[in-house]
Amino acid sequence: MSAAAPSPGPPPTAPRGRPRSESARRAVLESALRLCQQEGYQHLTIKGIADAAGVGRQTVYRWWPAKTDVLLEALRALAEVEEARLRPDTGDTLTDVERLLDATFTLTRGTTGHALVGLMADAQADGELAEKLQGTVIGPRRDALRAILERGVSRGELAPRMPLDLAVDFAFGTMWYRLLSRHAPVDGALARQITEVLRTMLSVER
Amino acid sequence: MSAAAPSPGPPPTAPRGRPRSESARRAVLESALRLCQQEGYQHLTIKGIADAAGVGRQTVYRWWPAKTDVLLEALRALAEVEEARLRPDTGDTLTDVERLLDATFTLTRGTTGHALVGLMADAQADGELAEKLQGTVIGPRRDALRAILERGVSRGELAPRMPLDLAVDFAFGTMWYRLLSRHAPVDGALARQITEVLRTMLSVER
Amino acid sequence: MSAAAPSPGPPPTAPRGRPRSESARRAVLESALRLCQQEGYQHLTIKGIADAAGVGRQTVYRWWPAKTDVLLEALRALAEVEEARLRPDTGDTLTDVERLLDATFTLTRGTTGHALVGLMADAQADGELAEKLQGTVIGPRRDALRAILERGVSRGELAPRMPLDLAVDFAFGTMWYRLLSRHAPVDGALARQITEVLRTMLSVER
Amino acid sequence: MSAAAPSPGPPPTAPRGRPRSESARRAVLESALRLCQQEGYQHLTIKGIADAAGVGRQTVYRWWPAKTDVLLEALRALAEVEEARLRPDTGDTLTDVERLLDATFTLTRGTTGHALVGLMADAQADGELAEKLQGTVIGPRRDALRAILERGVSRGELAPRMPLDLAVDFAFGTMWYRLLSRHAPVDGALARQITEVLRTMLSVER
DNA sequence: CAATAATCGAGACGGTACGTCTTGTCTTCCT
DNA sequence: AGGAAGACAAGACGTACCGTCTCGATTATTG
Repeated sequence: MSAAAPSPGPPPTAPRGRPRSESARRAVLESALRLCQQEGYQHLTIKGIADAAGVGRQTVYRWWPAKTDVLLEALRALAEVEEARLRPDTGDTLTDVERLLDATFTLTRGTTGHALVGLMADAQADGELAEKLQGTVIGPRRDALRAILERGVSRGELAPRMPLDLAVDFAFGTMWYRLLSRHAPVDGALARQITEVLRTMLSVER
Repeated sequence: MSAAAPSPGPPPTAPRGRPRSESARRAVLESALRLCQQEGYQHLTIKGIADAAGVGRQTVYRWWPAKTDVLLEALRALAEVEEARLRPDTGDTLTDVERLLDATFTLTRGTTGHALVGLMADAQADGELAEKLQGTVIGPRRDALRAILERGVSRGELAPRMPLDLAVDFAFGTMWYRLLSRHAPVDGALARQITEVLRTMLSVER
Repeated sequence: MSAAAPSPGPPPTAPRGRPRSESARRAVLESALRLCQQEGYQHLTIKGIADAAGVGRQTVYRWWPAKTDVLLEALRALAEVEEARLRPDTGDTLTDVERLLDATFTLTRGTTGHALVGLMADAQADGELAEKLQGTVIGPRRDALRAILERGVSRGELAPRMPLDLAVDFAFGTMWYRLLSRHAPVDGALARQITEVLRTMLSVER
Repeated sequence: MSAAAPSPGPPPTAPRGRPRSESARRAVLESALRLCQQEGYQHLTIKGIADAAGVGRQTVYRWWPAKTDVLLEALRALAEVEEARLRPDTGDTLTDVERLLDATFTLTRGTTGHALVGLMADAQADGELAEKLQGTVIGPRRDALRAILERGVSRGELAPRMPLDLAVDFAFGTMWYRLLSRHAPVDGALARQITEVLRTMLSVER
């Protein structure tokens, strides 16, 4: 590449008028996530978000079509921070697996649990939302785990003695099942246990 | 007194007033489940249920405190019908496992998918609802699968080479994950695949 | 008259089944009047009457088409008691006038004020009710006062120096105006004052 | 600063947010009065008013606590228009009386009859409403008539041969009585008749 | 430095579901 | 057959939130 890309796409179109308030944007995202975790997804309300953020209601509607989009952006912002953890590579495949699971579990235990579950529920009857969720939150993590396992197989560390897709389903499925049903915690111990079972199932020695 | 029925159970407490309309009850339950599956849990409305059932709104409120209770009773009613399938006993443990999973998967594919997911989402911020869900829909199936596996162990058909609870989590977790994310179907093939993996994991021969 | 009239009209048609409960009837009428005066006509409710009377709601509907009819019958029952006072004849016309007014004022001050006003208000948009009210409560008193005045004229005690109808309107109009507006009491003093003015207006000497 | 308006009255308190819709306000008041006269006070409903005015139900509740307040404001608005007629001064006292009565009678014959009667009935069991009615609709007219009569006395045109309060009661009482009972019209003829009687009663010559 | 223009907080707008209440009818058992 | 109880369909109540709109005030760029 020779020099600073000649700016492909439309000319910058100098923005006129008052610029968007970054502080309002942040306040909305934070209030949304906090209220969702505190009061529950069902009781999350645009009015509530706006009031908690000290922002006019129209300011929310101006930038996000619906409350689902507010939450999605909030989740995406959180996920960006840990983009790195999505692609661990310690050299040992199963250690990578455990790291990914542990990072994911930690996130859902924290500020995003109710939001994730609520969004998933809404997505049942809203294909567009379903796609957005897959594209930003669910799919990437699923792909990341699958990639780690495939790399393990290609490295000869793992033997594909069961469909890798099913192995991924087992791992994240257990997480979701426990998130929903809460019959057992979603913590580091679970990450270790799942990793152990995968070691047994997929070990090359027999 | 010679005969005069020894009156087992509670005193008859003669019911006064017009008896509850069984047809209204059924119409409400059926309309609720149907609307939930058609329009989505979020768009399910007491007014909508009542109108669809050709019933006054008060008749719904008289018998169910909230729309969650309507759905719960509808699910319970469906589940009762298949009570038998919860306790399969073909002699072969893994066949029993597959049967239970298949029956469960069929139910969720049909009329109960959206309802289950929506209820689960609401239960995140409603402990009482969470308990009811566990007691009537989630818990019993979980216990049933665990009981089958334990029986297999005690019969010597299975070796507990992994925590049985985790095996149960794998099976139902995968179901929930796919119900939510819909990256793959929840069908008989899945039941077979899961059973196969469990056979490998828990087989006595090594 | 020879003997007991041979009973013209339909044969007595021996009433079959349980006879109407007189106690229930009385309880309904009394509760209606009491509740109306206590809580106000607007808050009077069929359910409230039935509950206060310890009576089923249907028992009210069986015998009275609407709450207005309950009140009308209650008023009629009260009025019957003082039927006599409607036709005073002391020999002195203006004394008769004062007696009639005083008796009427006493009644409205007591248990019937709210009921009368409420019924009148309802009758504005209900011609049938208006007729019933005229026939049973309003009209007879109006006619009675007019008859007394006419008798006074025919006896030569009064000179019809103003339309007698207007004199009647003055007397009862003042009562209604004060009942509604309550800017002054509707009592014996008022009866006396009105009578005095009529004496001045209609006296024969000049 | 030389002038800078000494800011009389309260500080301007800059109104924030979208200003109240004057057209909605008018539509509500007009619909309320029209429906009340058409369907009757008892059948007047907030929902009905809102629908007829093409207005959201909340818009009614936002500005008026109850349907009585809607009607009161409607009556006040009508009365304001004829504020002038409350204080006629033709030089001849009894002409003034007739003018005031005629103006008042005309108003009640038109759009306000049912509303006035219904409000009066409700006011029987609602002291607050009673005060409002007195303050805005009933009292001022009463005071106006009394003032005219007193002026006549002080001018020597009338002799107070009966309590002036009672004269006022006769005039407006007759109006109310006929409004309620409808045994005779409330029209210009009545105004004339009443004025004639007052002339006889209160004339200075004897 | 004024004009232009988009955003901001605020809050009213027409709608609609909420959960409660009363209406008038009905359906049961009991007297 | 009447009465007490109470469920039924209907529909108004007053509240909350929806998504849209219209204010005055603020904060940028542009001429």
